[in-house]
Amino acid sequence: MKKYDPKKIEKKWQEFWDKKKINKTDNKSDQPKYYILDMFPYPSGAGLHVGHPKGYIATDVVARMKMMQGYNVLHPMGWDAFGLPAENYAIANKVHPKVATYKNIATFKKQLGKIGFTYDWSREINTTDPEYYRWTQWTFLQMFQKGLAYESFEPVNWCPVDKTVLANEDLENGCCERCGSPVERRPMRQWVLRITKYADRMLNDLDKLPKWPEAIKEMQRNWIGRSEGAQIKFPLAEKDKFIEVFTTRPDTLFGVTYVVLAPENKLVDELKNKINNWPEVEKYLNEAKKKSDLERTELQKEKTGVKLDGVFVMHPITREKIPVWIADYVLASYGTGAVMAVPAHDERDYEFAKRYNLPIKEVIQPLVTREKGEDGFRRNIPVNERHAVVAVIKHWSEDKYLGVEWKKTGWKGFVIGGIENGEKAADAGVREIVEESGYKNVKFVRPLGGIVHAQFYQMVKNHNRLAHFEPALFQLEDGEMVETSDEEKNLHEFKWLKPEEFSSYITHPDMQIVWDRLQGNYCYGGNEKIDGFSLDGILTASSEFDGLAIAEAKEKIVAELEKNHLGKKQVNYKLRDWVFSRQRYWGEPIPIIHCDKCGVVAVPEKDLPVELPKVKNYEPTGTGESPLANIAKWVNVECPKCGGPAKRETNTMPQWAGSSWYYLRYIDPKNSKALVDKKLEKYWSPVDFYVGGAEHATRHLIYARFWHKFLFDIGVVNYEEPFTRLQNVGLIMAEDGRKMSKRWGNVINPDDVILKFGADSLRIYEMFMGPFSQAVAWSTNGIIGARRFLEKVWFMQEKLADSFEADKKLLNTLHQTIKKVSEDIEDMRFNTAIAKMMELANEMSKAEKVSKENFALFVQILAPFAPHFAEELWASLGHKKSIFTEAWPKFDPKLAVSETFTLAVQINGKIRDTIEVEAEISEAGVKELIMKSEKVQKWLEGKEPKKIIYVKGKLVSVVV
RNA sequence: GCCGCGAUGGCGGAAUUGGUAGACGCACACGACUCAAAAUCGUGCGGAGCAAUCCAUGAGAGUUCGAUUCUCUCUCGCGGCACCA
Repeated sequence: MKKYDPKKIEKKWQEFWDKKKINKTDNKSDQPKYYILDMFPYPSGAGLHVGHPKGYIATDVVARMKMMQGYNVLHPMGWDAFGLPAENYAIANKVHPKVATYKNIATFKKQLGKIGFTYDWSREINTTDPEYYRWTQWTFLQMFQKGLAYESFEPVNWCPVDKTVLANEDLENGCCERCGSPVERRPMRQWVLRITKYADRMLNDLDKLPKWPEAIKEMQRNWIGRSEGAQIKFPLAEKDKFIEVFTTRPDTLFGVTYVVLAPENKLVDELKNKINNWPEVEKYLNEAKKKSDLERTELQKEKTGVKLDGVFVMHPITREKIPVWIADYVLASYGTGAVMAVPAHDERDYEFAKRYNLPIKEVIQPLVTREKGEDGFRRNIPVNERHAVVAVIKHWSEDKYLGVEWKKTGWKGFVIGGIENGEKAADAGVREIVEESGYKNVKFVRPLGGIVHAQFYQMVKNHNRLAHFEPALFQLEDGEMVETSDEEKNLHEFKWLKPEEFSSYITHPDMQIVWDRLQGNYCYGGNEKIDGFSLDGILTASSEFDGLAIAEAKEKIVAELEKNHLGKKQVNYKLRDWVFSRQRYWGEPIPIIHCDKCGVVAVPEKDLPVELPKVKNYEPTGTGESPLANIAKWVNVECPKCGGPAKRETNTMPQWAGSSWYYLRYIDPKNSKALVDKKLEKYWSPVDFYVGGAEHATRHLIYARFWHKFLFDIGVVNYEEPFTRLQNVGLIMAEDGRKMSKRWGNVINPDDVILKFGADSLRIYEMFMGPFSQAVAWSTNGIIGARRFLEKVWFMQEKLADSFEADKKLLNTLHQTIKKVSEDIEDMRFNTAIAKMMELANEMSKAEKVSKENFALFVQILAPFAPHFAEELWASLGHKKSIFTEAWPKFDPKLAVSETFTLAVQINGKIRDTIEVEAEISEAGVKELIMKSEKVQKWLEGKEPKKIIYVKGKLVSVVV
């Protein structure tokens, strides 16, 4: 028996697959198609580390199984090769980025080749190839013609180190995702894609993607951040001039006590000559401008702002005068860049109002409904209304408050007492405190805000109660008490609690609101659900809208505004339009020409691609122009419209451009007439399975879905969603638990692993490490197990025998394994698939001889994981053709079921015995059998079983 | 702060309509082979106990004949978002 020598075997079979074109994908087939895709890599100078191939191995395993199952499989690979690292390398080393990029690609390709993938390299694509980016530019022009690509002059994120503009998606905590420096806000001309026009479709279509991870969809929903509300106009003194605000809470309109503009809001400048304190305002504007986004968010605890002295708006309904402020807690980029401030019902406005002593006007009284539990509000039974005082009682000498627990219900809160007709809350409080608690010398201190409503089911009286609580603070003068009735004593339990203990003592949110007021917090948002309760509100101090609940008030108030053309319903998104230009060299040139006479003109389609010219210096200019601006020969062109002198756009596209549609180009990579041929697109689309890192959830996967929907709208593709099924790969961490990085010196190169253990061991190990989507640390020890497993299978060749009746148990395991491996590969549970094959190997290697047929079946299901290894064994079994042209084994359901099983016997829920029994044993048989067991008799202690529960094929439980 | 996910031996992990917790692999210990070592093979391997047995799936409670699995509360860890009005 020759040794298992992966080095020899792997090279041999890789060459064989090449020669026999095993991996070549035909565009025509009678078989069903299966398109499985990896997120293509950025070919960095560092080469691959062992983390990169994890996802590729997984798709390769699936691809190989699907091939064997009779699918026409498309499994391509390419390069996302534009981007900053290559450019920065070029700047440092004076090498053209193209040269460095192609060198890196060669390295990557060589490394990938060693792992034995099924990639069809005749379909390789490269986003930096002019024949590829011709179509990236072409799509941009289509967007431009549809008004989806436009020039904007708004302030944008500027990275001072990389000297380029960045999209929101390129930021991490207000810092450049690449270099980590804080970004500045700079008003600059730039190209922007109107992705917000697709926001609703992108949001709604997430529901059509059942095979995407729920977490990713949720991230996208949050990123899109749809919110429904109203746009409301607050008239300025000047006729037909307004401050327009966006709000999700038009119901709080009567609570507006001031209006705030973002410092960047253009109105500030327009109002300049009306502002009496301009120097002060200007100073604030300058300070705000200097602050980076990071500083702005870091300083979020302390809100700042300046009043625009002399400027007022009119309330759109009451016509009252309302002061106007500027403050940088209002974002210029969201909504209208202005808000109506309602300090009584918005945390941020509340904070600001407190700091600057602005009026706080309550217009929503809390309404707490108990939804769950015994005191849950019952629908359709009568409601009984009642006024009551909620008495917060302070200790006579210590800093403690009196907590009350209702013994029957477990409610914890304050002393509550009914207010009789004509009685004042203060008097009712004093009376109730004495009655309930016995404390005799009570003094009313002050009310704690307005009414809090609560609805719940009153168990004792058997009706719904709508309570109108009037919270108030009382103080005991001393500890003197009167005797309370026995009845009262049995109702409550009293406890003196420190303020910090009180919050967790309280069981109901209505009482929490009262407690918060004592702490000085009078802000109430409402419209929430918290476990078992729903928080709503009832309008007050809102003229004819008084008494309405929040939802109804929103409708009615917006309707009222609409009558006067001062407001309308409005939907806003957190998602911003996609800032699409970069002031750098190594990207697709934006195919636009600027003509003095004709303005912004599209490069005619026949002139595409607009190729990147050679430059001497790749250094970014820092002026907002790319290095391309310095090449007069390239920049100066004739206007395609009028023939006059014109200049090319010098900004380039972001790295995300090319990756937004690359999966389409694999279908038809060499087409010079179209982005993709329609027939081929129809055959291969959509991508059936897409595997890659979760870090792309709100970038690549948002952009690609947008790009695809646009291509759908212009008829290039025939499906609305590009990726039917999505799966995330978990990172492979270094052995020290950190990320693999040059910086830490903990990078493991797959080449070294392959040299020592072989590619098949690497493949098996990476699939065996743990659940596929979970991050795991690399373990060099761990890979030994994979190699040992292969060795074990290898040496089984020594005991192969021709047909004979194999052991039933072994056959049983074999067919169970075929079943499990097939299912597990489909569901990306590679680790358990391999574990099961290891069990099979352990069992088989213990047998004296193994039949060739059974061994062949094993080799076939192992083949997707260890393809070179399997081919070698397959050939030594006497086969001439590749194992991957063979049909995937089917398990025999009869053989997959065993004849006996181990019956577990429980007595009172604890396992007391196990008995090996026939699979088809009857329930009566089981009961009879277990009574014979000594152990059962011992635990029964002579008693009769109360109940016997039999779970077929598993266990029997005896209750004594 | 908000949203999502997770916590099981020395380690990676397994266990789905709630039914024998720790499959499989690594590490470790002992034995066989060997002059010796490596490799390989065999045995053991959650904790306590001589044993019967008891305890154990982040902590606490609940439902159940039976809970790693379901419900509630809490702690810790990871990921995302973060003044979005």
